[in-house]
Amino acid sequence: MGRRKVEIKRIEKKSSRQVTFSKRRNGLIEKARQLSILCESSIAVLVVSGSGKLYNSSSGDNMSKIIDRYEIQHADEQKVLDLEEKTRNYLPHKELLDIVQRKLEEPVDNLSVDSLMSMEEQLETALSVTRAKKTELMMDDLKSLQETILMTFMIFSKREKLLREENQFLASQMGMKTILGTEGERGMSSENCSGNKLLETLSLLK
Amino acid sequence: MGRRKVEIKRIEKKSSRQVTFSKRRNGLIEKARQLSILCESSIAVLVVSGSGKLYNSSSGDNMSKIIDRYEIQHADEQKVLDLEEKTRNYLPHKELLDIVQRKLEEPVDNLSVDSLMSMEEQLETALSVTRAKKTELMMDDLKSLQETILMTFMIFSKREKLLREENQFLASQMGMKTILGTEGERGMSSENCSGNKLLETLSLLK
DNA sequence: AACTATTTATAAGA
DNA sequence: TTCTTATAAATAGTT
Repeated sequence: MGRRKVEIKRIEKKSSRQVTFSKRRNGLIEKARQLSILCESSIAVLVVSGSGKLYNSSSGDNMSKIIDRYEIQHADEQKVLDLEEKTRNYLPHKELLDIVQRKLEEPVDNLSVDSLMSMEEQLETALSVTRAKKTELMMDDLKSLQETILMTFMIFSKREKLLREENQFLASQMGMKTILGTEGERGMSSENCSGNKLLETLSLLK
Repeated sequence: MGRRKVEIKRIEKKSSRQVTFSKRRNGLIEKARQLSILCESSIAVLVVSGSGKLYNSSSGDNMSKIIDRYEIQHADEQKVLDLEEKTRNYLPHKELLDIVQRKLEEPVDNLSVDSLMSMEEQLETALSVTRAKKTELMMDDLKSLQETILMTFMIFSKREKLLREENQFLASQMGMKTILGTEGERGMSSENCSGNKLLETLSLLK
């Protein structure tokens, strides 16, 4: 319905595509409005442009109500349809867990303090990158992260146990007590614990 | 676009309304499809008839993804609406951070393997509680978790360093090499430096 | 469900 | 971007 017939396929020229997008998007939303009124129905239209911008309209009921209606209807179905996406989301975290697992299986002397420090540094970088971003994350990400925390605790506690055991062994060979072992008096005072300041800073940021 | 112009107002005659609903609904969905293809965009159309029947179509991405996109955009509005639930979700993570903080301030010899195990157990419980929930979580929660990971690494690496130092000290006193010490030739080569991958993964988390 | 007279949407041009 | 207008497309009323 224009000067000439157009084939329904991607418009290559960006400017034309943009103009058409704007015109047809308005047309679509107007059609939705009309249908809603003419036939007493509720209609939601969600349009995500190629560049990711979202346009939406709802008529009849409000958007949330219409979406709720959809989600109720598709509660089960959705699980199946989203499977692919879920898998896609899961992979990076699975990778993370794999890495952690590999670490766990590595001989303990492969993990030097230096490499831990470097890892720490990298995590700090990752954290600041993360902070800068404003995107939100879904529940699956959360789950994976919690798993990561758990794994981290497990790895470290396992490695720490080995170190403590070696300490105890060495100490017993020398007939002395361990300094930092389970018996020691000299704990980490809060003042020489430089991590504290960072921790405070980190919690304040939240 | 028919035999005569129609006013946009509820069609009183039920049979006509039903016919129009069907025709225009199809038209609307076809328009959505075309727009999606012509302009490389993702479009969701949800139609709830007067009698409550649901019709929907999505083009480009699948319905869930488009709805997710909407819900992310409207997270702020939703935050206000869901405040109560959000608070409920947030608390456990704050608690987790608090535990970590308290641990850090503890003298190091108070941190036995047993207490780590118990912490692990607690984390497992927290994880299963979280799994049971189907709600989604926002960025703030993610940040807290990432901070928790970072903090965990820091705490452990610091404590590990102390243990290694003691090991070295003990070993040197005995004129022997450490078993698990830092001297190993098998340091973290760039190929087995999984920290890098970890970093990549974390940045991917956005 | 088809048909078609008409209205409406919109592609291309200004 | 906005307006104009020729033409394609949608659809109201009819069969």
